[in-house]
Amino acid sequence: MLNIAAPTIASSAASKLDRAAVARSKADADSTAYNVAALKLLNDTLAPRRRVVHSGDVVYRGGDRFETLYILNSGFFKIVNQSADGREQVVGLKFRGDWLGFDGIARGRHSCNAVAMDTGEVWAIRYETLTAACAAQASLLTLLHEAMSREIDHDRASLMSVCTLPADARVANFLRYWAESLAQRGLRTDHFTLRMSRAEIGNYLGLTLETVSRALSKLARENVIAFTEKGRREVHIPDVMALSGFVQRCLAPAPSPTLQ
Amino acid sequence: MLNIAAPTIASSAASKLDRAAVARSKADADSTAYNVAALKLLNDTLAPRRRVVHSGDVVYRGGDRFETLYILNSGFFKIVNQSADGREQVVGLKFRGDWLGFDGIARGRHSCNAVAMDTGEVWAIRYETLTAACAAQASLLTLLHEAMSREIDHDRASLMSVCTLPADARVANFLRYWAESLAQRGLRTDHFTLRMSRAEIGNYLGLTLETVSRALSKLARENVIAFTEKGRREVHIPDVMALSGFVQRCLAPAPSPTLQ
DNA sequence: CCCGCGCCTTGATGCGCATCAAATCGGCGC
DNA sequence: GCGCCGATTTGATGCGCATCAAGGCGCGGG
Repeated sequence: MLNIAAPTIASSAASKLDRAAVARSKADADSTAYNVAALKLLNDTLAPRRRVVHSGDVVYRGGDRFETLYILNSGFFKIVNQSADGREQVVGLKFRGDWLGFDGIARGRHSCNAVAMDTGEVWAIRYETLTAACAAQASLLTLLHEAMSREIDHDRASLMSVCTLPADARVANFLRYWAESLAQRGLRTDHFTLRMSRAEIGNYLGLTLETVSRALSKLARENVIAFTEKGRREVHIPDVMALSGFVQRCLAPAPSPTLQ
Repeated sequence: MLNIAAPTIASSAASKLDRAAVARSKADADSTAYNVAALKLLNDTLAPRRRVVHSGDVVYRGGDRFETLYILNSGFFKIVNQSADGREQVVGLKFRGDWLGFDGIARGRHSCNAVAMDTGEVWAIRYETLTAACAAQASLLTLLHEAMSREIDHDRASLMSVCTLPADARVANFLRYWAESLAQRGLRTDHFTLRMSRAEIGNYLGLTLETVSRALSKLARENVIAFTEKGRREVHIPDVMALSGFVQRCLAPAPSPTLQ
């Protein structure tokens, strides 16, 4: 179902078109912040090896020896966990400025696949190099730890969402998370394109694609979101707060019609 | 439902009984390994402040300012997330040698509660002190990163369990995880006591207490586990592998009676 | 010893979401 | 433009687990 396309481990021949795409998405976000400062610092102090990726490329996969961490400079990734018995699940999404590969540190091997969902650029930093640099430069260490901590925080939030929210609310919360991620990177949140199929979203949220589709339809019916004429992956979100409101409404089934 | 008891932030007057309990659980595990070496290293290099805790004590809670990390030298903790709208969930369990508090690094505030489930001892290490020490001693840095990485790994595994396993399998998998955690610390896994109520287990697994109870009954009926005469929290597990087998059976509903 | 009170078990019922099944839409190659 | 194909939507049905309800068990206090 989730297509883990064959990787192009050899650095892809970056075409002019690639470079244009990469440059464009960089320009989009450079103005505002989030962890752009972090990117600059890493770029300046470590001179990471750059690699252009395309949708479907796998930067690392479960079982691979862990040697390097990656920072996503542009594009969009999904992190996919595979169990021995064949179950597989999207356990994380990565946007610009996010790190990839923390899962490998503990066991010396990666425990999941990092799959590009779009053209983009990752910076590779050897873990050894990084730790050596951290000893000399405390700001690097802070950067790294904050990123790992954020990941732990978010993973727990995901778990909580899956365990405590009904299907509709999970989808709404997912859109809120996506919009928030864009906002933190200085991108517009009122109109964006989902880069995942209904099946992938459902997999990430522990739902089936049909349920995701129904939830999106419901959100559109209640005017919390709208689909543009361009396609069903183009989402218009007039008010991000309305998504939170929708989640709350899902949790309080009886709005107590007593007066008011 | 989950009782977040009032904390005793002031260091509790450690009674003789406390000390005995702490010493006992230490002795249990010192022989074999897992991260006992880590504990020793931390103890030697950082001289952490020790604190005895009792069941119900809260070492930190969501919203508290983050300043120190903790290492669990003995006892057992649950990590509880609370959302603004009142939902709350157990998002992690901590055993001897585990760290507590990584969630706070990113935002400078903790995002969940760390609640003791048993008498034990935590070692407090100021984050500043730790990072300073890491600059000088690479082995400390490795220790820290491996612990964070392990946490990320495990959080993702939890998410996957909740999203892809039916109720019975989730409970079996939970027991397997618990037994594995004990094994890694050199404790016996064939017979142990669950330190959580059915409600807490259910909360952690995204199930109700009734469903957990039914799942445990089923496991006992199929002789994968057994309850001792001492109470329904005392579990006997003749064969840990059988738990994995049970999980597999839940996933393959049709054992294909075609021959053999 | 008995009572009250958590905690747990077990049964009955209902609902939310998975599953199964079409039908429509949109994109792409010819 | 036409036809194929994957993605999406929408409807019908069934199952798994939540919910509701009723004891049973163990334990501490009077």
